[in-house]
Amino acid sequence: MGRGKVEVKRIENATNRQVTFSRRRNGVLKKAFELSLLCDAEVALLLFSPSTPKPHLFSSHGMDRTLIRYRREKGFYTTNNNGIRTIEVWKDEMEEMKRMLEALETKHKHFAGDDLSTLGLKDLKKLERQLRIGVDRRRLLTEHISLLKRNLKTMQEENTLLNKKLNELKKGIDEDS
Amino acid sequence: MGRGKVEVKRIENATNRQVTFSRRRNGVLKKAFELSLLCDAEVALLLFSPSTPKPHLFSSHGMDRTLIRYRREKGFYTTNNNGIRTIEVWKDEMEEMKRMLEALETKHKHFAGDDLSTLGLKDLKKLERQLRIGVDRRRLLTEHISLLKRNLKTMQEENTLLNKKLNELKKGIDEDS
DNA sequence: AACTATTCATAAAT
DNA sequence: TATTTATGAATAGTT
Repeated sequence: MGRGKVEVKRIENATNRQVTFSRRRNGVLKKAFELSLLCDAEVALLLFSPSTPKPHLFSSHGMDRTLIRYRREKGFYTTNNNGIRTIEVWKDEMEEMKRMLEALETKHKHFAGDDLSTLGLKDLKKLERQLRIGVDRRRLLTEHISLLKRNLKTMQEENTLLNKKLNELKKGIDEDS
Repeated sequence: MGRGKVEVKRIENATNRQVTFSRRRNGVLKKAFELSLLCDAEVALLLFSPSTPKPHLFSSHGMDRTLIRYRREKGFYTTNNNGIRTIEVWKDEMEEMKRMLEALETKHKHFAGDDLSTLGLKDLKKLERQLRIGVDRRRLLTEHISLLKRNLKTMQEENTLLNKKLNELKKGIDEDS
């Protein structure tokens, strides 16, 4: 749309970025509204510009109502009783990834012009190496997160305990007076 | 867009409505994604089809994070009567993190189990894609770690505050007796 | 699920 | 910032 095809990546020029945000924001809000009306769907859309704190919103059935519904439904679809994600959630996530990939792939094609079938053994080995590095880095990050998670959990427990004590003490004081 | 102008009102035919929902849903999700990427915006989109309870979602910075930001901006800062964030909000954030972790762990397992030498071209293409996803994931994880660190700091401060209050109250009680 | 005629959204120009 | 216009995108109806 517009003069020439547009590459889907961050617009570096701040002015253009702001202008595009303003235009596309209206576009997405309109699309969200039309979808809700045409298809009788419950829709909530929240947009935060990077430059202003105030969000631009659309909601077909009331923002709070829809967010509450999300919270409620989420529990049923994200995890089963073992705390494991269901395929459905994966599918959604893959959809999102796919959109991201499409942007990446377009960029890649434009940039390199080659595809995997033209790659030789050397390239494949390089790819394999990158792959292993990727896996390795992820493992490190995962471990880091686990550590942080444990810390948070401990602190949460402590916090809960402190809150409890606080409330008991307050109660005691109220009863005294 | 399409054959003839379309009136923006509820589609009465249930089949058409479903088809249109499916098509436009993808359209809006894509637009939301592009806006977030092009303009560096924080975007959350929730779509409930009238026929299924499961929402279709897009979020650029994590759904819960954005919803929490929305609540904060809106002034419904989730606090208890001491002006301190409640455990509930923390739990939400933990939930999201947990899900991310599970995703990573599952993916990691898949990677580890595969043997590169037995893979064909298609598999390699798939791997290349996953590699790219991995790169993106790492960025998200890094951001998450920053968030977690901030969370930890906040919680430490809360803890200090709670301890202080607790001590003051205790002191008061001791002086009474 | 694919195709195609149209309308729509919008990037660049003004 | 608003308007115009050329062009790519989205999609309604069709197969």
